[in-house]
Amino acid sequence: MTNKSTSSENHGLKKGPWTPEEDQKLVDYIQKYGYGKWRTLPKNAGLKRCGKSCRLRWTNYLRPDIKRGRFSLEEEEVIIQLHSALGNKWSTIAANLPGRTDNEIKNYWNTHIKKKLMKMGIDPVTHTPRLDILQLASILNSSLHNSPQFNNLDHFSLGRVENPNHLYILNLLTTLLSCQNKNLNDSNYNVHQNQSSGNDNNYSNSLQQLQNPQFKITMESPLMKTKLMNQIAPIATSFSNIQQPKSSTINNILENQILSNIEEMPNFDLSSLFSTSPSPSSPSNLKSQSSTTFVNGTIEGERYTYDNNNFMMYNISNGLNDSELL
DNA sequence: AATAGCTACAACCGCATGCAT
DNA sequence: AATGCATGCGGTTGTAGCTAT
Repeated sequence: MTNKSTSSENHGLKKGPWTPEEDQKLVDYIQKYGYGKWRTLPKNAGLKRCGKSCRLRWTNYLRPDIKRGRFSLEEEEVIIQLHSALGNKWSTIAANLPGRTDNEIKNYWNTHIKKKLMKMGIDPVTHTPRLDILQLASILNSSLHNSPQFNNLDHFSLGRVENPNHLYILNLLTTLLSCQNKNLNDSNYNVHQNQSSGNDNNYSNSLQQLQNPQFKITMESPLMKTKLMNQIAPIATSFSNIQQPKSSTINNILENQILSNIEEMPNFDLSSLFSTSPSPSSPSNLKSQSSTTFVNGTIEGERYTYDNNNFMMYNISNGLNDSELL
């Protein structure tokens, strides 16, 4: 093709997986003469490989100090933290993980961590909450706000949602809603609990906050939390329970409102919601918010993670799996 | 049991960088 | 300064093995 030197170099040279015999030749040679001078090494070692292939095989696989086996949780956390600060600087990240190669870390990032972060609602590029989910939050907020059923929280419930795409949206949004309802850590939670003087006032205050377009909800009391969560839980359940008798009127209203809200949003690409590909890179000012510290724990049996800004991010499960992210 | 689809990861490719001449 | 070589880096691809149907 365009690289003439490469094509002539590769003439008669083997490509593809290494055989145990080739590995042995390479190891024997390096143990005897050391590594380096990769261009001449394969010829001297009796290998029909290019130098590049030999170097890669040695550094990524045959090197004696390579660490084998699955990545530990600690290693995973180091990778996430370093990636949030460094980006795709795999070799620099690898330098902080003894025995792990840049290639291995890169593969692990692409096959495991990236998906994990996506499911947690974190943009794996910027390490900030996914923009598409934040947009969805405002859609749900607007939809709920315009729903007559929402005016009476005690009787607010949904039946079956027919459209799988809408189901996915609603599922995401419900999770986010519950996430936002719990966006407090334990210490703040206790402070608020002690300071609260009247639950009913807090209840109405929180309802107002629930309806505000910024979608910022702070829970002031355990009672308030319980009340609201009791309303949200059946919604989540109804989304994943296809046997539940449908309440088409309510669903149609809500689905139509969601769709019309989506259509009114400028520059909103609905298709991006049904893909597992990363959301578009956010502006560089978001990238400057580096060094995320993750703290893991459990609330009500759910695994959670929150960063050093106390933004709590729930694992988006609710029966969702990748195949539903069409 | 067959096979289609998916996942994980080794290996490759092209480009960038650093250094010697 | 220009050139060529050696090596490093990050994105991408190919495929073995696993899982679901």
